[in-house]
Amino acid sequence: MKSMYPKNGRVILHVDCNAFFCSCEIARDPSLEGKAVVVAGDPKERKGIVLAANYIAKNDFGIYTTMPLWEAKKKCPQLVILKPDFDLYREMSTKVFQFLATFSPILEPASIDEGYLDITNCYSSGTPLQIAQQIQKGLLETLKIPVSIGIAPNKFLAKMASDLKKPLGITILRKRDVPKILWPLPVQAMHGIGEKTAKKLKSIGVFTIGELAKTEKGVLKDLLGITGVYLQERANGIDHRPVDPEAVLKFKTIGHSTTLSHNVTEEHTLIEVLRKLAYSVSNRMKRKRVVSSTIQITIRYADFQTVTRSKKLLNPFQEPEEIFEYAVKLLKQHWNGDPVRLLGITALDVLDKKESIKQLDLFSYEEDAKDEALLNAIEQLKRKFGEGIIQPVSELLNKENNLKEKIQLRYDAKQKRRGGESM
DNA sequence: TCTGGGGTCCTAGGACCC
DNA sequence: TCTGGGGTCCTAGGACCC
Repeated sequence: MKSMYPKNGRVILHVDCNAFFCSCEIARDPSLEGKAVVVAGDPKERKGIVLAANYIAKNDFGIYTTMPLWEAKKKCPQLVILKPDFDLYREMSTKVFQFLATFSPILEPASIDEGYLDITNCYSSGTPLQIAQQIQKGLLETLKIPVSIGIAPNKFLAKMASDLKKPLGITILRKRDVPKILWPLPVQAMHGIGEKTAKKLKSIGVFTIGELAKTEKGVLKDLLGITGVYLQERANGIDHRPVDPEAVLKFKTIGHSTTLSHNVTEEHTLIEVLRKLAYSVSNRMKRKRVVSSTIQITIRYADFQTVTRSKKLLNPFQEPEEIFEYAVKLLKQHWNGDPVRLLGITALDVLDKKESIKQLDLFSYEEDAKDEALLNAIEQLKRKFGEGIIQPVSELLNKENNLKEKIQLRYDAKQKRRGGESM
């Protein structure tokens, strides 16, 4: 095996789609090629910011993501402005990851437009550089999606590497290159360091990645908590996180939020917005076959002050009516009456529907339990754990394996009676 | 002419239990 | 008989990323 890395070292690729939303649009409509293109929200609905800009818009006109649209238009009057089409982007994203998966099964999507690929054991397909070239060429030719790729011994360095050359770059970043390549950069250039952290670091005289690398761990821990320790390790090129193909299955929240076209003070208007949001959240939960037991609402006031309020519920939910009901409850409890700019609903702690069976409450079974065995089992549990046994039964079931089976059967029967409307 | 919408991870205080 | 810590859950918020 010809590897440029030490024995037992890993080879990680970070594949980053360049100006992804715009690339998708241009792939669909090639007549846009060569023009300055942005994808942006509707200014009439107060969503007029640039979500993505292609490299012509970026390099020739100085347009960047989050720039207000009016400003982008001022910089480039002939700018092509497109409304976002998230279905298209999701579809293209799936195709990109399917293509990447043909190179290695150890693939971890990190967002809609980037992912990590562990190719340590893929030497039969060529050197890491050759594999990266095949990926870049393949995605450009088959999907018309340009990507930049970082090649490194870990995720952090691969991520930093893919950022160094855009668009259509391939960059190798060895650990020994870190002092020369990364250390001169300002700390904000590091993935994981934003404005606030940079300011804190500045306050102790740390301006560059190199200075961060040499700062004592204890000092960083006091300043930034455990995050400080990780950041210092990364500044030294150390990152032990595995590329985790399962991570994508472990998603934890599903939410929808919307900025209202004008600030709202009428409760009934807010409630109607919540209804729509509840249906969107429910739809996505059903599509992903998950339930959740914690609901959260987000209220952003006119002054941009944003509050979240959440409530953990006894039983997992998925239906729009349930989500709507609790969202309204939370709104009525916590809204202070001031004008509202944005509303959101998020399902926290989502879990696979199969898993959730364990957490149904016993009463729902008792109510329609026809067989004596189940009733007896429930009686036993009540004697053992107390009368008011309205609580998730997951722990109890671990102790009562025979009951688990009965409850499973009961649950299945119930699902059937409902006419299989569940997914 | 103000600042989208989707997420993840970490922190921290109080409740509650042992 | 005095004020104990450890562990976990719930809730809210902050920082960051694409």
